[in-house]
Amino acid sequence: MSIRHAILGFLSWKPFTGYELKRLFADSLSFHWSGNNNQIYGSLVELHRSGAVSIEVQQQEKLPARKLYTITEEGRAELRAWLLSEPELPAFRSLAHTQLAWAECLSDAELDGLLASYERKLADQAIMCRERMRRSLEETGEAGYAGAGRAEPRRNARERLVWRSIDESQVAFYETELGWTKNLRLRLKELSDEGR
Amino acid sequence: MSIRHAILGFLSWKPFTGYELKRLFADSLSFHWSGNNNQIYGSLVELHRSGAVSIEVQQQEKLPARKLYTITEEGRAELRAWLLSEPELPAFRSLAHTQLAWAECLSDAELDGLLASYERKLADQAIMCRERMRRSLEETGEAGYAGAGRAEPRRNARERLVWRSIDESQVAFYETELGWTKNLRLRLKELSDEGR
DNA sequence: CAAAGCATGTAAGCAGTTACATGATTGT
DNA sequence: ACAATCATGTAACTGCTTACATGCTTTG
Repeated sequence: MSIRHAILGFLSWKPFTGYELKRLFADSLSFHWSGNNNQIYGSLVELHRSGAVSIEVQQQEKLPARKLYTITEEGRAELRAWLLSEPELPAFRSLAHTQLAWAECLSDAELDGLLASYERKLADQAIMCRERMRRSLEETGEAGYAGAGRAEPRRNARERLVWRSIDESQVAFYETELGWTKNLRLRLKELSDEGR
Repeated sequence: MSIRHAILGFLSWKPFTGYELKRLFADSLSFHWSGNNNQIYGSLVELHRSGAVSIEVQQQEKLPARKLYTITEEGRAELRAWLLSEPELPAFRSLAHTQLAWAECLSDAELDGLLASYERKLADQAIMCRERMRRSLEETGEAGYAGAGRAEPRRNARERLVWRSIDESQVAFYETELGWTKNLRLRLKELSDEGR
């Protein structure tokens, strides 16, 4: 579970419950985990079993007990070790590219329809990301940019720069792919005009 | 299994054995499947069970029997239906970004080391991709560009354009991320120089 | 003689997903 | 009255991965 390290990361800020962690993942732009229950609650059990976190159970009158997880020294050591480990190559996957690859089975119009549909999705996504970033900036003010969806105040300029860059690279990704799609449509159109 | 459709795609060119399909996936730049046995052979069994492919067993004297898979009309219909279905958003995942997100646990030097290591990996990967594309061009000649690692001759200008664009977007992805990394290193350096 | 290629397959496991299950509280 | 928020957890599944298992042939 690679989400294990991301959870330790959040807990390095301050203690959280599973529910809160779930929110943090769901609200974030750049963490690719959906924050589903199985992963969060399962990882927390595992983290506790291996001594990376401690639990404080807070009984509540009517609601289920909150379990507040706090990172331990072992947990911090594990997090640091991971941060210092060799980074992996990033991955770019587009099933739409795979569809495109077999475009010979489609007519010019059908192929352009597929691309148009991809283009629309990308444009929507790019706008949504930009909007979320904008709102995040508004909430906290430029100097306090926390990263889209993450409410914890960033502690210094270095961290703000890093989080902001990460979010920007995410938006840039969609925008680059959008540009690529537009360009391909254009070039395909030129080609079919030539052939006439 | 989304690889199912990619296999149908290859079989739409001509019949292949499992072994050959495995090669096609392993050699390709832009298909993200590793082409491991379990997936290929498993999918082929499944495709046959559902009537999308037919099998011709060719006994060989010393080697194990070759099973040559041919796409059926049902298979072609399934492929076309998938090609016309709504494309999904592409995905960009970088665990390195997650490492970066918790950079507060690292010193300036350690953070720069992480970025330097990421940068090197990306540069190597970009060079490797470019090289593979170049070799693929050499083999087949500009006009016949088949897509890196895929030996089937492309049938017309439209398909060549699409395949080439797909490979280029893959390389551009690594190069964009490389540029992003360099830029972030630079901006972090400026920041730490300011603070002095 | 070792490595790579040809050719099939299986076992075990990891990471991630959706959907289900329960149930009180607060806001529209 | 309905939806959203708080709060925990489980079941079943998909997609993909590495490694194992067998065994012959060709190339360096």
